[in-house]
Amino acid sequence: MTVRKVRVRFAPSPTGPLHIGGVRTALFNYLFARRHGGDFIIRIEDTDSGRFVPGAEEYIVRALAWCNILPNEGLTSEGSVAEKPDAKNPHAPYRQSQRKALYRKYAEQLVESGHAYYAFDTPETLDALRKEAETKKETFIYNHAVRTRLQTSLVMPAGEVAARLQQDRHWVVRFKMPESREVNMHDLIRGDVTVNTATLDDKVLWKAADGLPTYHLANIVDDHLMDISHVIRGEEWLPSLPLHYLLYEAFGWTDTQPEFAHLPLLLKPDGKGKLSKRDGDRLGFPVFPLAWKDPLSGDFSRGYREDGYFPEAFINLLALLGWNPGTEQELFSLEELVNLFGLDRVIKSGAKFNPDKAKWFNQQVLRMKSNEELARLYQEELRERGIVAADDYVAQICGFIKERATFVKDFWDLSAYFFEAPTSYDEKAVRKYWNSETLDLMELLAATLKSIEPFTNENIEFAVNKWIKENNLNVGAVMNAFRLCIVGASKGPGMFEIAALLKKEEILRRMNSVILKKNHYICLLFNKK
RNA sequence: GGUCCGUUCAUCUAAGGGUUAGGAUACAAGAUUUUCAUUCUUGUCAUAGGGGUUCGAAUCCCCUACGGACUACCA
Repeated sequence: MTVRKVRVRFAPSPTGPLHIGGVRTALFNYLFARRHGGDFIIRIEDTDSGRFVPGAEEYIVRALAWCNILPNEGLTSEGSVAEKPDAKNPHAPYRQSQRKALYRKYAEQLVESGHAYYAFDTPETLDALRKEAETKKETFIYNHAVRTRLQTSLVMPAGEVAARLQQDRHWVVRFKMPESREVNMHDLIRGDVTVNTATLDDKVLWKAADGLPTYHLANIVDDHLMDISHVIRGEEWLPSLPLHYLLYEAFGWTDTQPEFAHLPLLLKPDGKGKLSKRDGDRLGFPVFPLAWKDPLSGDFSRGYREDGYFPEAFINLLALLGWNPGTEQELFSLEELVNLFGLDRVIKSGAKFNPDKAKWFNQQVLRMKSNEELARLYQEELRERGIVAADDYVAQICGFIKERATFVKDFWDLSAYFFEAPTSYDEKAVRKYWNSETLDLMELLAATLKSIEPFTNENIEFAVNKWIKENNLNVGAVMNAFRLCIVGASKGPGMFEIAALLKKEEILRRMNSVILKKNHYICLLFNKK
């Protein structure tokens, strides 16, 4: 085996936002490159001018940057791309539209070597042929059986071909697929695959109408020119692998032909088929890393980032869709993934996407974050709510609630009472923990609390427990009612911790508001009973 | 229709011929707790079907079924 530098590329088409399947493909390429000390390149395959969507390219780069999937060549995370080759970008440009001039000669090279030919059929002619075949319940295939009957350079006199190339703006270069040949291919994930060319068609490689190549030509030419060593892409490309093999052969590039790995598809969580944008809307989970507003239709799609996912969690769950390290470890940092990743452990079968597990990953990542980091994130929301709070106060709160949350956006519901006195009280909890004697009990508790100095977690715990014991009270009855006064609901961390953090003055204020007003509980209690 | 790829609990998956088929999510029950959550324990649940090969098959081969991708002058 010759030692060849690993160079992989992620080559999206800017026809819309990148969905999670695309992100996973990018991730696997990235991990593979870094695992082998190679290059990870982003190349934009924008050879279909008709499907160009403004903002899509920028979206792709931003989405990958959010995931920390950073290319070391090609489109950078800043979104800029070299127009000409330089030291950092030796294979520039990286947008196929900017490489336009380059492809024609490769197409013509194939015509000259007899591997391709010019075809002059109009789209109308082809449509008519397709319809005709359809009525006969057949499938129209543009191949050896029909190409000699159509308008091609294969059957025209050289002079006419030259003339048509001059006048006609709609000719194309088609690959001359061998009539019947076994093509033996190798896939790093699927092993050996053999296909007979008899079932394949003469694919268009280059179009005169816009002067651009189709995917197949551009892809092979650029992978060759960019010295790509491994092509890691979605399974939907497997059927065109024979064509790609044949193209490498026709160009005489088989010695540097990259190795191929076709990744399994991401499927719908329910039912059948591959995951699509609509599934997210239908089942209530994002299929895109970042939210996206379609500039043409105005349609809005939510994103993982906006839904509150951490990029680490998002990457973690994607990595485990179709790959595993063979151990029972499920939580990984990006660096750990880099060290463990290998194509040999990529699964062959498609994976149904499971939104439930996505939440679990986020929960795990969230609780591994430091209180300070969470506080910084939570402060953003607090500011929006017009709440000013000290960082260390918020950090302590984060410490109390982080095991109860899945997202930072859950924090407010879990901790609003640290910032505002409750204005309503959970009905069920009142019914369960409040009775006609509770009010008197709370008055006594308030008196006990008032005498505690300093008002620390330990002191409160000691004093309250002592008071409970001396008066032979029921711990649950006292604590749950106390919680109701302070929190307004039956939830949250230990009451002594809450009390210490909220400080004596605020605790007494909340208790007094209940004791003096009496209304909330009394009404609820007696009306509902 | 044709070609190719695939098929282990509901879901993600482990098990490179010999295990009571393992883990995780979800779900359920119990324990712990001043509440909620956490945590812990436990439970339900799978080799698509049929043939071979073999002492022995989830694993190798064949057939069937099912699923998926592709079948554009899209990528």
